[in-house]
Amino acid sequence: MQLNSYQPNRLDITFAALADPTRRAILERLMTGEATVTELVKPFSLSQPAISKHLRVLEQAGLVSRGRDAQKRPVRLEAQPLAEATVWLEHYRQIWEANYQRLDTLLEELKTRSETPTPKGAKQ
Amino acid sequence: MQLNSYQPNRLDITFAALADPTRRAILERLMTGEATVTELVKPFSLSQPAISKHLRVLEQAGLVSRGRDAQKRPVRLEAQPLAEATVWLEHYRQIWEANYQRLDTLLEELKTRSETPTPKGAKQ
DNA sequence: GTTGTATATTACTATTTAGTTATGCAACTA
DNA sequence: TAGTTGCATAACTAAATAGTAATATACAAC
Repeated sequence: MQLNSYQPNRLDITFAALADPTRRAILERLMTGEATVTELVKPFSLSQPAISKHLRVLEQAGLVSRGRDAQKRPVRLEAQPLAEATVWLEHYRQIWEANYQRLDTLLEELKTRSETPTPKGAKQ
Repeated sequence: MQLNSYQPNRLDITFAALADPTRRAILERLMTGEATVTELVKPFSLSQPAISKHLRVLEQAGLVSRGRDAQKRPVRLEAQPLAEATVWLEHYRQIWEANYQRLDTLLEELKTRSETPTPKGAKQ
């Protein structure tokens, strides 16, 4: 958005965070419970700072939160933004499906109607 | 992903497409039915090429498809990727909530158990 | 055939993103 | 106190993104 600096909202940030496969993998790992940064680094062929960066993105999206245990900074999942994103998706998907349904029945209606003598531009 | 060129998968592309507020607004508009490009440009203070670009992103994500009507290229919503994204979110959200629930009931259980004189690591 | 309308494409710019290596720092451990 | 562990931060680079203005194309209408 070049000039006119746009303030990204919650949904922007959540979806952007979810758009990266590494970050989704981190979330999946966290489904099984808390993890430290080094534990999260292990499964990936990425540097520790790279993972720390991803964690920052996830944290800013509110998708994870951090604790403190000596020099460790355990990461745990926070599900609320996932819930919000789901609500958005579900809402619009359902509206669409309702419309689709309506279109479907409309087409059905038109088809049966065309079986009776059709006026208009009918090539018949 | 710098070198080692990573092929973005469906979920990457879908979430990335949904991360932009303009694109979400376009999808919302399309919930009310098909629209031409110029119709989609109107509500925004963006140039026509900018909207065309957004449409390309949405199309590549499979979230919209295009028709043809003379020089117009009507855009309509396709809901399947929305469904897939919803499935992902719902899946992980539910796992998380299950864990959360389990932790909750576990804590509850521990609390009530501690009211009877239960010996330490007692399996009863 | 000229003009107008709807959209795509091109060429360019600024910003953001995802990665790297190197370094810093806090807290535990011997 | 010296070394080690766990993580963050800094400085940099390459690539992707979101926008622009200008131009091209394709069809319609006169």
